[in-house]
Amino acid sequence: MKISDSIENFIRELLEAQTSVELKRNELASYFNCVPSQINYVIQTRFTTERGFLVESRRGGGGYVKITRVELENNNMIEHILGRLGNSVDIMTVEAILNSLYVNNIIGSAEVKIIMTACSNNALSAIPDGPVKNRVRADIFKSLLLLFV
Amino acid sequence: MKISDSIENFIRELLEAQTSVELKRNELASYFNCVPSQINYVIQTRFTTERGFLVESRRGGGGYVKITRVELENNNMIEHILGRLGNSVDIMTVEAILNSLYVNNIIGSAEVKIIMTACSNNALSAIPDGPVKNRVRADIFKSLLLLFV
DNA sequence: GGCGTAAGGTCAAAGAAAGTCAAAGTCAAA
DNA sequence: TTTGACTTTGACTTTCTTTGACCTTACGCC
Repeated sequence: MKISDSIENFIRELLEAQTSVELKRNELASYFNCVPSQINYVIQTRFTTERGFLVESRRGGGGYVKITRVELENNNMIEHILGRLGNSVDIMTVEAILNSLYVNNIIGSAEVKIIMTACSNNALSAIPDGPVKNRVRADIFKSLLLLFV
Repeated sequence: MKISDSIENFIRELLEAQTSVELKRNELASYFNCVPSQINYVIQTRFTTERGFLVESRRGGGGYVKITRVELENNNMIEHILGRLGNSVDIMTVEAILNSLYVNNIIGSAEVKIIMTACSNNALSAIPDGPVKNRVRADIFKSLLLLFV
């Protein structure tokens, strides 16, 4: 019921061992019993620049999809993230970014929790559905990240 | 007994064993033979931050509603504040409350800074002036205070 | 070069869940 | 008997996922 999440995890695990992976879109799709375009969906929603990934690909015979985890020097990792962030962000992206800050020991679990909470849909529930919500989320997120630079 | 009360009890019982539960809104609704939105009603009226609960959810395929319980200890100053706070608060009140929590050694200066930042007019500048801004501020403030109980 | 085939890419529709809002119902207290 | 707080309901909305038809690009061979 959440194939996309499984695919995401699968790729993330591959990326733990190496800094970049080369995938065959069709093979991966048939491994997960889904249509190939679902792989694109996962890549577009989960392996974005904002979250610190770089994607390259090639069509035709011998084609591939290559996903690279962008390595940053720890010192200005937050600055890099702030630079990549647009003025709108969804909660899943916030979560993914916080997770990567956490595994890199840039911020602790208490801080992750605080920032997640401040950015959560629940905390922002009084804002009517629409683009404003993700703008406010981005503002809060960026303001808080700035405290950790 | 009212259906809403039964649903509340059901969830409370689940939360006795664990500190958080993940529900399927539609499943729960059909289990109680009610419309799905009644689940929202129960959550909005019974599992509030004032009462020590945090709620997260996700829509779409594989969606869920997750409720987390925070232990409220009696005589806790934060609990008292949560009980007093309305659903709207201005930044000066936030500041005053944080100050009194700080001088009473309930939270540290780093936390004060984080909470102030998350509640600041700057972080909320995308919300047009009006009642919504102070409601959002209150929601964020209460959610964050809950983390320090 | 032109063609066949083997990739991957795009986009929009359909499906799956949860959220919102306001009308209608209940019921006790004034 | 009216009022008002609380509850129930359901039509409509928003968000996220899955699927499939069609498009583009790259090889390799003739």
